Amino acid sequence: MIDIKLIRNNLDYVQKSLSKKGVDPKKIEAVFNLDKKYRELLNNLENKKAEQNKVSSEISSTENETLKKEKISGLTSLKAEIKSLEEKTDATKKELQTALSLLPNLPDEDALLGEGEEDNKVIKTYKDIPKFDFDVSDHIQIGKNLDLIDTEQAAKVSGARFFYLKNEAVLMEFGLIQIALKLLISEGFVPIIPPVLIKPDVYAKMGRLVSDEKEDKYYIPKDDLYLVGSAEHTIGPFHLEYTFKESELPKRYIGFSTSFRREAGSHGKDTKGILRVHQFDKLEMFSFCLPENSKKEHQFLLSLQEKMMQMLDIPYQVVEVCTKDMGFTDARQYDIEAWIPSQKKYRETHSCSNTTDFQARGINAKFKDQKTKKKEYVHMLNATCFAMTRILIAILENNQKKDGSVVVPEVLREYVGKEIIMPKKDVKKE
RNA sequence: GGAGAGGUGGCUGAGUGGUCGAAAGCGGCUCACUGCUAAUGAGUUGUUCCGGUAUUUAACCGGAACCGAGGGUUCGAAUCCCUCCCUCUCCGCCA
Repeated sequence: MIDIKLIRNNLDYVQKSLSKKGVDPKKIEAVFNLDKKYRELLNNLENKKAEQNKVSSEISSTENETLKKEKISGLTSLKAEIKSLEEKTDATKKELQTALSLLPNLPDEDALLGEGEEDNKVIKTYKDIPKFDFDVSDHIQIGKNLDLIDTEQAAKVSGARFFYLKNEAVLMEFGLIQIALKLLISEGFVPIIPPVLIKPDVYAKMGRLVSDEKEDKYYIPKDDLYLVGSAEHTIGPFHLEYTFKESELPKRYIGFSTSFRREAGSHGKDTKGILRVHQFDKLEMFSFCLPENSKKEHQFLLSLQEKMMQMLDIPYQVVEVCTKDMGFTDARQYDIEAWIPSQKKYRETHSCSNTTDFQARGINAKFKDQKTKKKEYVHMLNATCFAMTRILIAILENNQKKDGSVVVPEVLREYVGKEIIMPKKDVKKE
């Protein structure tokens, strides 16, 4: 959530800033006006309450019974007035909060300006695009031939966009978890496994229940709970209503959870295989840090993502995401895209976001400033470590050989127990 | 799921309708004293919001709200009533 005071005191600035994200300035002005109206009502209400409190305390110290009764009856009408005014004030407050919660985070001053995905900028490329002297297979084919992925059976059991992962693919996933944990624990990250169900109000506080995003979430009405789309969603609120000591920061987590996405609105897109699925496992990095350090922290998380991609030796590019393409909660965002040989293009496997104080204000995560002794909001950042399905696709496709086998990346060999995964004899390459 | 107990300030823990924002203790902070990583004494010590004054200062004054959450009763609620959530104990079930 944006700081209402920022809109109150710098309407122009917020309008200019959010127009970079495509927000209509009128929406911000509407919030400004609602805030003004709310504060007027609130002032009025509080004055009336003050009067009520004053007379009430007089009543308690009055011995004279008739005088007492007089004062009590005098308050009856005020009471009704307060009630109706309170209703008006509450309604306006709610309206204000709703309107405010629909505004995305302000983009960083240095964020890349752009109108959409096409304006995102490649800022770095790792490794040349690999050349294959044979017709490459896609991950679906490889998954079938090596008996690693089964989407057909999953479709019967759970529907489209589900999958079974088998054999070496499973070992690779657990291996990826091991190498990531090893590296990140050595960097001071705290391993964490969060809940995958989350209450609606907390989800909203994380800025993840805005209308269009909401549609992508699984919801369980009977228990009024959502399934998380990422470990991020429940790792953040681990520090709900929490005040950090300055010495605790930065506080970094490496979380593992299954992620659930309805993929509403993406029908017909990437329907084959496991690129876009309803359920997948993901390792996610999450940082809480001092405001002045969040830019540095953002780069740090990106550098770790790159480090792990390089450990796997997968060709990738780093993309700076432009203002109109970045996430609702983000001030600045990078994506890492891995080369997918079968599609002859880079596809997103990671994202890395600095949400500044936007989510922190929502969940009320603060720190106590040593110098001023005041509480300020921390900055919160999230970054993909490994989205298992997509990283597996990248590994399988980039390491395939002419004979249909797949070479296991060196760092994963001790976990997979072999250097190369051969096609199963009873499966023919189609 | 059944039966019972309970949720109060950083912590422990009083408080069952009227100066209770809340006793007491611990902790924290400030000062004094002690020549020593401490003892003692005195004082101080919650958060959020609104308004005003002041401003290179993150201060002061006034007000409102907060005793798990949300409603209700009342002139007035931490205290009474209702709903929900959570924690603990016992039983049942279960990985």
